[in-house]
Amino acid sequence: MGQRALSHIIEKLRRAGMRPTSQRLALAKILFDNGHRHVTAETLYAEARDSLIPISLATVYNSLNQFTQSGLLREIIVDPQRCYFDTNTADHHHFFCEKTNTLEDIAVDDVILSKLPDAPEGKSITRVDVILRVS
Amino acid sequence: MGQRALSHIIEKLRRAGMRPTSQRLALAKILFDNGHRHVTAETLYAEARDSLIPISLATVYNSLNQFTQSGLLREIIVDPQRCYFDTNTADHHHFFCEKTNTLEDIAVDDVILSKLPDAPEGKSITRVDVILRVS
DNA sequence: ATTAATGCAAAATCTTTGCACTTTC
DNA sequence: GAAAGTGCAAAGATTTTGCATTAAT
Repeated sequence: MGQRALSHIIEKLRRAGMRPTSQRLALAKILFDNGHRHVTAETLYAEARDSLIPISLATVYNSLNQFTQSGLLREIIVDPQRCYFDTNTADHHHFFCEKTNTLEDIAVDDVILSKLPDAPEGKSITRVDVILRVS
Repeated sequence: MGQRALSHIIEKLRRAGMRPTSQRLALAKILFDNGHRHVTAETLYAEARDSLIPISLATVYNSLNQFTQSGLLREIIVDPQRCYFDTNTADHHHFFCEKTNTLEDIAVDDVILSKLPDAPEGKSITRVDVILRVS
């Protein structure tokens, strides 16, 4: 964790087909340089502004969508009010606290789905989400 | 299924602490009188208007929220774009097709969760959602 | 030089709210 | 006639888009 070489992040963006602009670098540093994170557009925007990074909310949205499209982030749908993004793109599940609007990862091994139905005729399962709502 | 006595629906609303107004009656008839349904505010509004029921979108939203609060409906969060409501309030799970934006119920017995983590300290699990995304 | 990215403001969605009017009890 | 519900339009919130400017290759 912590201060990795900037070149690492630049490579990560390049591999994903994105130019390493200063805004994207700054967001990537916040997102990927300190362990796994759950963010919304607004929390990431606030965090960037707090770090005196000059960026617009539109660019935060654009970047979150681009990161998600290229597999660097995963969108978590738990709240009808806003989108959450998870830097942990491996297969895993979530607690969602409805009081604090907070996500918490659940390791894939901590949930065993010993029976699942077949996908409807002609379709296939693209993702299995287990959400444990807590309060 | 089918044409139940109107008094049945009136009773249902009264038990839930709602006055049986003509708009609520009409929505309740659409929702509860023909087997289980998945609706959004817009689909329910369109269906009501198609049946020549005079109603506003605001009242559809109000009614969906009231029905949900009193346990007649269950909110399903699978799509960041809109809220879905399920007339099946029993414990069960869902397929969600990302192509057609369609929900399909999964009987509770068709999913076996043989291991679940404990809720975080001081919290308790209020609901377990399993969503199988398909396409 | 080309091409892509940024930022702003405006627009698009979905949902809620304020308030006058109407209906239910 | 009190209390609750309705409808409309306006407001909120989140997210996307159009377009001129700026930065990256």
